[in-house]
Amino acid sequence: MLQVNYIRENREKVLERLSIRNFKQPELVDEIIKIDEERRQTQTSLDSISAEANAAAKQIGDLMRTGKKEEAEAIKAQTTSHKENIKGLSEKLAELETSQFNLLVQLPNLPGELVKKGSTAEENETIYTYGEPAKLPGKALPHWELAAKYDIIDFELGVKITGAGFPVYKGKGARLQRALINFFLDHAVDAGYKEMQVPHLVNAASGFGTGQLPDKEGQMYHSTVDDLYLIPTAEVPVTNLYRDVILKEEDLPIRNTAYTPCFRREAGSYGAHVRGLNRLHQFDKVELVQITHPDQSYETLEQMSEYVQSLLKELGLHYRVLRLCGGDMGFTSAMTYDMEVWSAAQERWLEVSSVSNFETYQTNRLKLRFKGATGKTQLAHSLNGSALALPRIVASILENYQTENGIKIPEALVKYTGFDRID
RNA sequence: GGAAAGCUGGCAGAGUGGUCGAAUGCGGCAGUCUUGAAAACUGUUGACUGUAACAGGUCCGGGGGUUCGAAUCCCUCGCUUUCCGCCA
Repeated sequence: MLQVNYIRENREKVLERLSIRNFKQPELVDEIIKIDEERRQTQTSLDSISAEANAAAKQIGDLMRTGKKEEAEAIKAQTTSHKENIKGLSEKLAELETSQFNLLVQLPNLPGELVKKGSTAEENETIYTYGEPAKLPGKALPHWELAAKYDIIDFELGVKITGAGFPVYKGKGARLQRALINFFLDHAVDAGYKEMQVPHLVNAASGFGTGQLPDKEGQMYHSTVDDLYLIPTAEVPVTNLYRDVILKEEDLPIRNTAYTPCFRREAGSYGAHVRGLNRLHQFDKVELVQITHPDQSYETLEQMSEYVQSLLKELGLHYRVLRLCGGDMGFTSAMTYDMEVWSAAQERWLEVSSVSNFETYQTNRLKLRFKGATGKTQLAHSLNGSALALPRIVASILENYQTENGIKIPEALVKYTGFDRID
């Protein structure tokens, strides 16, 4: 959520930045400023009447204590109008605050300086490409056929016990999952992240803190009996660890990592691009979350991007890095890098990681602040990235490492899987 | 699932209608002392809003009510803890 004061004092800049995203409702900005004007006037009136009422109440108290009952009663008679005024103004203020809030949550984050204007994925900038497409045998298979051939991932069985998008991993397939999780966690810890294990269900306040609520309510599974949401990513619980927290400046940066399953309803998805492991309702992911000083966040974003790339290199995958254009970025992000791995068998790029700087968009909602040397509290910056999401990495490994006689396991993974070939 | 107690500042904890944004202790910060540290002592130390700066306003789990006045009384919701039951 953007800060009202910032919007009020930087109207032109806000509009200019929103246009980078091709944001469709720039008029919201002026509506917010207008309501804010009225809100502040109402607040001022309410404050001064409250001050009068407080003074009168105090006076009555003093008079009562000194036994001057008649005088107290006289003042009491005069103060009845305060009550109504205060009630009226409070209600008006509450209404204004609600409407302002409802408008504010509709504004996405402002893109950072490096972000290019654009509206679709085609306008993303490819800023780096690594490796070469894998050379595959003549009849290369997509991963869903490989999964069936070697009986390592069973989509039908998942349909039987739950539904589409909930695969069952079997034998070496299951072992590969576990190996990847350990591989990713070990590397994250080696890179200085602290491993956390967090709840997989969160309350509404947490959903709001990281921006899933109210915008993406329909994307989360919701246990209505208990009013808890299944996490769509570890970002939600891990970032919310710091909700309503004022850190010390020397505590920054905070670098956490967590493995969790992720649950996404993916309402409205369909077609060839969601086949097999490409899009699931439940999948595993190791996530990185950092809380940094505002001066450090873009440098940190680069470091996180480098780190994710180091994993892909170690797995020997041909990938590219995109800097998303304004229109393709997530609602809450100020700048995002996507890492995509080339799938030779599907002949398309698969997004395997997304690393974003949210600047103060999340921390403003979370009230995640730090106290600097000056003693002044200010909002920290939050960042996160997948390192990595399993399904498409599994798909990439299966497809790009397939041979005539089985699937080769990337060298770096063998000590985790305990086998070097799936056949 | 049943019963009870509780929710106050970074933490512990006092406070049952006005002098309470809130005692006291711990912690934090600054200083005195010390070669340095510890101890001791002194001072200081909540957040939000607002102002050029003062002032002012709001916040004692959330919401509502009673009252001139609510941390304190009433209603309601939420949460936590303890005991019993069940159970990995």
